[in-house]
Amino acid sequence: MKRDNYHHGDLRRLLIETGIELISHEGEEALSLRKVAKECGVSSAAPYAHFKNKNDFIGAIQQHIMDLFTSSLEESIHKYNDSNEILPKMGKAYVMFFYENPLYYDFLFSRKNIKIQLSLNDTADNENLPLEILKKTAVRIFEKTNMSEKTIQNKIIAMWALVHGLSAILTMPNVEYDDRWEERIEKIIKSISISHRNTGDE
Amino acid sequence: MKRDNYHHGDLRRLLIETGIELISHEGEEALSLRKVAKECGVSSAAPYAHFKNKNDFIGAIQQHIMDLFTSSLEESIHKYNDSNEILPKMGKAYVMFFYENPLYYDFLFSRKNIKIQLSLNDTADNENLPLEILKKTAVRIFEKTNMSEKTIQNKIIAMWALVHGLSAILTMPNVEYDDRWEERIEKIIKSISISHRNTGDE
DNA sequence: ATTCCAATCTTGACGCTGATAAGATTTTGT
DNA sequence: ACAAAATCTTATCAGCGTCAAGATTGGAAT
Repeated sequence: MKRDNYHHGDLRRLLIETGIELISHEGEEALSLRKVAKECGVSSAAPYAHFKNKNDFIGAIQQHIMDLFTSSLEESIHKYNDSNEILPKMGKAYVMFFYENPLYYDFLFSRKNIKIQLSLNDTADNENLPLEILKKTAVRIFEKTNMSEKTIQNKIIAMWALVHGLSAILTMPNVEYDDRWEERIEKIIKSISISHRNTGDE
Repeated sequence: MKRDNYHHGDLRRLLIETGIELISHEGEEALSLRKVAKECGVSSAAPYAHFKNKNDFIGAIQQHIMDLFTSSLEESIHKYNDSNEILPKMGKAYVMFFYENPLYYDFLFSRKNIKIQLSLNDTADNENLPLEILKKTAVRIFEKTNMSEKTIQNKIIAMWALVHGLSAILTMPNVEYDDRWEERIEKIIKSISISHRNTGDE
């Protein structure tokens, strides 16, 4: 991590990468600006040229990880054409992303930083948020049925809550994971996304 | 917060209470041993007579809040005798506990401390953990049906994931809460706990 | 009652942290 | 080529968790 120039050239990116490295190996607790700076071969105050403060830095990392997460979800859409399979597979992708990198879950959803928000509202600048992808996909599938809009909305929320909750549970320490989970996840998700009864509002 | 004695008499309890006060008002971020100590009118090192370190202190607070949570769940059992209503009401109690005190959710499930664990395993010393209460109640209700043990287990996990996920979602900042949520929560939970199809393993 | 021990609390210190100010160095725009 | 802006360093600050050493106290044993 040496450099010959006074200016680094690409410090911002390097800081973020080093930060993610640290988080995915030792957790958010271990993340300190000074440590990251030293690891990048730069003085303690250098990061402040690229980030307003630590929270801003964390926000940038969250954004980066959130992009990874979003990509993972979108990939699962293109992979499966059968509309009966898309939602369960997507839900599985949701859960698996965090299972494969448990520290990401804690980091992404620890409420220290308010830059990245999952929201139920329709807002214009939310295009690539996980919930929006899930929403769009679900609506596209459900609107072929004769369910009311309210019912569809409830189903989407239920689905989101389910996969999010599964992610939380599976990333808890001491929850041992075995292969049964893989099919279990799909089956549980299908039980919500397929059954057309008992979710209605009318 | 004055005292005339050198010995405080009940410092441990006071520290915990002050810590909870701080967390529920300003969040875990704002919690520092020194601040709590000063608030209690005691020196910075005094807490170390009662707690091994900060993590130990946090663990004690988590235990305390977890007890509140558990009590809230158990209360919902005694309140409703209709077995068709117990699970939805209990799920609602699960979610409402955290809705009414959003900072508790972050604090209870931030993985900094490993003392309090929700676990899927059956262990002897887990009697009063939320999942155990949920499990026992669910098994008691489901065993009247003709569902297989595996199916029942899947339903319990789905239910837990659902209410946990709903708690996570509803405690997110910028998710505005209105009265519709109250019935929505129950309906969504019922859609899992009542429908006997599409969850099976065979 | 006196003695002694263990629990409790204080003082003072250490290294780490986030943050800022002041100044040095380099790049960029004109 | 020169000025302005961006980038980085050094020095410094207060706050943090933690520990060691010592003071104070309450209670148990004698």
